[in-house]
Amino acid sequence: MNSVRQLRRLRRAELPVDTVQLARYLIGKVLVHDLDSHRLSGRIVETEAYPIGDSAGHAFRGKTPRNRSLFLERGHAYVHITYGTSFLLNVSSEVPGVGAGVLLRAVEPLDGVELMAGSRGATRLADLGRGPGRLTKAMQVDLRQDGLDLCAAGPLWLAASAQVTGAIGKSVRVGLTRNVDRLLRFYERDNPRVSGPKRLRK
DNA sequence: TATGCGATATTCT
DNA sequence: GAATATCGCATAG
Repeated sequence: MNSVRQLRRLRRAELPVDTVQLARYLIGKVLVHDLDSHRLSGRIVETEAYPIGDSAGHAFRGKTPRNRSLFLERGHAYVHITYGTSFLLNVSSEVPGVGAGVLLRAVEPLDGVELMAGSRGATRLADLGRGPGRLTKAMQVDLRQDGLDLCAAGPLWLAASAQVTGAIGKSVRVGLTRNVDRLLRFYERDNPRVSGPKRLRK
């Protein structure tokens, strides 16, 4: 049943060249990770933009060994560790040499739900991909995926879904201390798979 | 429901 | 030494 899901690989030319537009564009798209014998996929329901010159963004102070993937052409994966414990997945969003990206904060699991649940222990099913750290754990994304081209014929890629996307809401970003006032978080409204407090899901 | 804390890689002061 | 784009568990109300 899952194998008949209609997924169409996104071409780089389809991705907006602007970070904020890309963040909004990715809502309702699908993240796919092809493993040896299984497919993991999830519908993206929450993102945050970290545009050029954003003091809350990792690229703000220039290129380092950790954040170099943010400076790749749009559509590449930037994976990093935060708080020493959680992996976070971003999509680079500008032209080569410019550091900016879109953080993927939540997915609604589609293919491979049993596998995700298995690797997640007793976590509630509804929380599998709810939150940036949980998203990477469910999708089995870690530092090995850092720098991958999500628009190439690789194991990790972006797809368009036949499913209709609901109304898109906009809010402040979550968990920041700098540049907190800008409305750079996008999410599908009233979707319970979106992370954060309830007031930030409406 | 809300708040606090430990784990701990990388960068900055 | 301190801060950070987090999570999961503990405890309290």
